[in-house]
Amino acid sequence: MRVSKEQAAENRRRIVEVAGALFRERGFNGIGVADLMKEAGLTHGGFYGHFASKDDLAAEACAGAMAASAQRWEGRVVAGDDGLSALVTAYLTPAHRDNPAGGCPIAALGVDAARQGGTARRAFTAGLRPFIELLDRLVPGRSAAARRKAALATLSGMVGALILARAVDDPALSEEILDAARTAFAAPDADRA
Amino acid sequence: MRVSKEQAAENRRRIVEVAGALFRERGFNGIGVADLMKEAGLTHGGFYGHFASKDDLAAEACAGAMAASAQRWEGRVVAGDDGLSALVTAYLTPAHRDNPAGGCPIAALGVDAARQGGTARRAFTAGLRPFIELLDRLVPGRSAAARRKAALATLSGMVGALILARAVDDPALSEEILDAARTAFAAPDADRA
DNA sequence: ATTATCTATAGATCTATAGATAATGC
DNA sequence: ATTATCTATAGATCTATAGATAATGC
Repeated sequence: MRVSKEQAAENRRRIVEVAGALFRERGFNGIGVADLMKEAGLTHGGFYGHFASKDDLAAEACAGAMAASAQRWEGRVVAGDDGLSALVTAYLTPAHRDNPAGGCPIAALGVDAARQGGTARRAFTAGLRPFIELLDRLVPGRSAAARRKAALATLSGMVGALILARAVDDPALSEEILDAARTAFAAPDADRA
Repeated sequence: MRVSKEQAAENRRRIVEVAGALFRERGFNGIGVADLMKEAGLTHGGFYGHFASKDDLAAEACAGAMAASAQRWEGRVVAGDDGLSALVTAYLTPAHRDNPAGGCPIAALGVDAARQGGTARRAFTAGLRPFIELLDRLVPGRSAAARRKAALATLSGMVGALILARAVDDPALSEEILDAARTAFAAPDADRA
């Protein structure tokens, strides 16, 4: 039953990856350790060889999902000219709305992180900073202070719109929310903040 | 042990009220029926005389919290001149951030409603419309379509900012988020949308 | 007689641990 | 010999139900 050190490391990595997806989809309290391990192709009991507790995994999965998502943001920005517009437009799509497990962990885990507290909340906070800094470099604004404010407001708007678009039952309203947020946040008036 | 019809109705109302607060604070999966009933001053078994299931209560508690919150919004707007500014400023405060149980159910339950699906999600959607319509009457904009878009973007920004301000561990960053969103959404440029 | 609530419990699921197993790595 | 994983289980908690109790409402 024992596997190599490399395979064990790979198993651990896969547990964190699977947890990142399932926590985003169902919430920290919406999935148990047994189901999570089954999804990773391992048995329940094996979990505690890798992690001290479910809370431990929550923090690590949160950190991992945030880091991976921030990297995807960087990739999108480097690619094109109008970085902000490209980023916001790619973020506020029906495809992203319909894929919480593989999508933005800020929108999927923010409320859960606040409730969870402890190391998960700390990981969320640390993981959030690169997103803010990236937006800071993209938004227009006369002063550094104005750009910082615009970055925080833009991130709030993007995350809030995605959450609302996911929550509502009415497809037309959901599309409307995405569209309104694209208009407002993709090409903001430079004088706004 | 039996109580009057009036008392039973009052007990039911209190269960919904307590559930509204505890669901907002801990999430739909973060509190059980037994603890909920204890908080309402009743025993676990009594629950199923009032509701068919926990899902049933989730939908009713969501609807109730949304309706009560929308009424508070109306009250704030009628009071002052610059309705939008007053509303946004009152929403994005440390006091509101630190009181999810008594605060905005959109920010507290939106992610949960999306995951829960079914009647809870339906109740959330129905309960959301009055907020949108209220903002529609307050935001500036040249056309009805522009105002509608501005209303949806403003609501997204408010909700997203409150969620982020709650999630982060760093008090300074949390205040910064609230401040940035107040600046961006309380007095938006009329040309924005 | 009806019924709102209570006590007690069934059966499922949850986190976490103990001890066995078997393959790796010295 | 060490250790990654497995099986099995403890003990807590979860939703939901059954049946008893006692006060209301006819």
